Amino acid sequence: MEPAEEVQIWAPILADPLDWPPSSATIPLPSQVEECFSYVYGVDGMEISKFAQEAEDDLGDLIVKEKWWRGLRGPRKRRIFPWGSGGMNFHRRKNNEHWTLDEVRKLVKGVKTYGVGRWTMVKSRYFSSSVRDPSHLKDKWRNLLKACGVPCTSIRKEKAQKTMFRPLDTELIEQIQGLAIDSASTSKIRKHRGEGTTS
DNA sequence: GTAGGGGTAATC
DNA sequence: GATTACCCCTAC
Repeated sequence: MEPAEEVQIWAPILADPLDWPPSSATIPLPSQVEECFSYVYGVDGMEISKFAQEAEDDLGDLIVKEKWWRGLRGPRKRRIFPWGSGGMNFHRRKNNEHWTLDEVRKLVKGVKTYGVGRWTMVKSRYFSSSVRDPSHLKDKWRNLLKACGVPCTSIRKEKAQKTMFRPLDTELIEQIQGLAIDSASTSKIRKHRGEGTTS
């Protein structure tokens, strides 16, 4: 695990969404690094020490590259005009948040439990207090399939993929791919039986 | 009412 | 040009 990689992973999380691109790159405190590691990898402080290559390695001493934010996707900013734009077709967007790793995990768990297409059930079980509605779950699943299932064929595409906030871990990608294959076969069976999607 | 698919804006 | 999140339309 390259230290520079880690910087690229947690740096956007530490960034102030209202200060993007950041006016200055700051070296976070070890406690902040620890907090971000536990957030990204779901590990506690004890396990974090395993990431250090040598005993003297201090995660807080990671060197932040100048303008490290270049090439990374910043928080989404959408211009919302109170008077609207584009005439009658303008609509306010309720939510502009990027999906967190935790949300993706919950989505995968939901699909695992209820199957692809049962978005209302996934919503009520795992996203009851979230702003994500069933269509958001559907859209995110579509994006995940696209992101996980399409092999990288060009340098440009590979570059673009690297700009994603937090790369998914291999286990999660395998789960998504597995569930996609399962859903394809079960939908065939459902169609054969004459069943529709219910919620 | 719900899900699928297309379209679009924002971001790089 | 590609990706992502959101919205709209349509079919069931």
